[in-house]
Amino acid sequence: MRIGEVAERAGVSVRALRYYEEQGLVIADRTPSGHRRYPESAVERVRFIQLLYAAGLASKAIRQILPFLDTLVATPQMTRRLMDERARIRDQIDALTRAHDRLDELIRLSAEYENAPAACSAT
Amino acid sequence: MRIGEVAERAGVSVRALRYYEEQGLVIADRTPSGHRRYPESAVERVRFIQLLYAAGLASKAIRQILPFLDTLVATPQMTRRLMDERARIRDQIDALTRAHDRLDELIRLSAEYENAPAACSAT
DNA sequence: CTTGATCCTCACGTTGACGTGAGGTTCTAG
DNA sequence: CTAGAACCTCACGTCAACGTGAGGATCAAG
Repeated sequence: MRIGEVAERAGVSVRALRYYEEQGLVIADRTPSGHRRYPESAVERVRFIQLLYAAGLASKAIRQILPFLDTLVATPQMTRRLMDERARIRDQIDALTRAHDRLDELIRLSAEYENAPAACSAT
Repeated sequence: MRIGEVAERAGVSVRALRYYEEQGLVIADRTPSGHRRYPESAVERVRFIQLLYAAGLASKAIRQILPFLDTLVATPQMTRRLMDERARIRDQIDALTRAHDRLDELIRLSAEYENAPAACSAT
């Protein structure tokens, strides 16, 4: 599979795939002329990488987690990394929830204002 | 109130406060000699800014929202911005939740491995 | 055999929220 | 009155995940 097809099917740019390789997240064979060749599994792997990037993991953290996907052999470091990141994500969800609730309040207030522009202080 | 105290009480760096001023998020008086003077309310304001930054809002978005806090007068642009950001945050929470659940699976698998290292494939 | 699509490797540019000196002034406590 | 803490303004550095050409090789089709 060529890089363009992987990119399209995984929903990322060609440049991103080259970057992932540079970071050691995806390994690609090469044709004699130097073009990258990917296995089918690369598509799912890249989607998983995107999932983790979207959750704010750094490439370093992803690099520490990915080998587990391949081997299903977990070192203590991997397990700890997994749990650390899960905790970080939980914290992040909490922070986002707080912000969401706060924006909700403000939106209610602004709706109130729009329904009674001239008597806003009377509500 | 001087900048150092605001920084400590709001839990941010002095540099961050100067940056917020540069971005038009916090206004500070000046003493004749040029030192910044903040009102008490600055502490809460800065905490709110931090809440929004933590939720991934850009300073531009925060700048469009903050006037509402002061005046309680919402322009349609403010309301739209509030709702856009709320939606963005909801999406982000969803993405984080997906990643969290996925990590959960992996952690369960890795725990399984650690409990039966030699018979991992037999589980 | 040629042409247009796809691929390659540098390598610099981007964006945001600050960090980090440099070099100098002002405040405060003793 | 003096030392050290706190403040000031530049202004360049950082980090991450790519974007964006430049300049050139390779591939698939007619």
